[in-house]
Amino acid sequence: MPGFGRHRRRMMGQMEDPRSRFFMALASDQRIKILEALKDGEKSSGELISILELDPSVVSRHLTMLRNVGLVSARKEGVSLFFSLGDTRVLEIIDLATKISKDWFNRYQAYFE
Amino acid sequence: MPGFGRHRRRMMGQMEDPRSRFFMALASDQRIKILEALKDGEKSSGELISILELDPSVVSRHLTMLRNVGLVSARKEGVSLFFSLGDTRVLEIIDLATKISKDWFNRYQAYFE
DNA sequence: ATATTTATTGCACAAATATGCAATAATACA
DNA sequence: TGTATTATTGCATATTTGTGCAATAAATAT
Repeated sequence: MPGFGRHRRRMMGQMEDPRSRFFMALASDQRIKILEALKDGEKSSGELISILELDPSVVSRHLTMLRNVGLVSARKEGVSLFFSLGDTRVLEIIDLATKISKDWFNRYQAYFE
Repeated sequence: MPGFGRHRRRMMGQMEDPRSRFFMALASDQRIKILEALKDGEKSSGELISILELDPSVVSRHLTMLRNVGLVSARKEGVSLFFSLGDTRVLEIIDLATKISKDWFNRYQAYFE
């Protein structure tokens, strides 16, 4: 009975490291779109729903996820919410990720030229 | 038949943006452990398997995912592989993520003091 | 009080991910 | 040759995430 035994199947990746959750919040086209939309300043839920073209409940959940890791903050005004970046350092992270991805693509692409 | 009334059910998050894949590669305790282990220099698969305490096949898949986004590079020596960081800028990203998470936790924690 | 508008939650289902085991491939060595 | 070691792939299964619809909550206006 090698490893962990027949019935001791291991659980999935635990996400105990807060940074895993942090990166998970960024691992989504939709959530990156939200953050890039907020670069230009505060946006209402309605505007974000129009940008993403998703059900309001889905956008609400994406925003909750971003708020849970401190990437987005919200301001209440009547029934409505207005969102903005919770930490602008995320823009540096996205910028670095863009550069690394671009450089990697260029190196990779070179094999086909 | 809920979900098929008028609109076709939407597919899951698309991951068309290469940066989503990039962040997905970072969204894992195990893969962050790998990257932090490689900070100190090249490591063999065996060493990484010992660190993660996972099946060799699982570690191989984590490494493949990191290689696919350019975060890890590999050197072959006989039957063995030796891995190192593919782009050290990832250390800046992890450092920023650590700081943002830490600051957010401190602000959040303040509500309970 | 009722109606309206906006946000969230409960639920079901589709899709993606993580893991382990077994089988296979690839390389080195006796 | 054949054997041993390491890496990857194929498959099954558990877990997690993404999505939409319906119901509910919360705040405002009439």
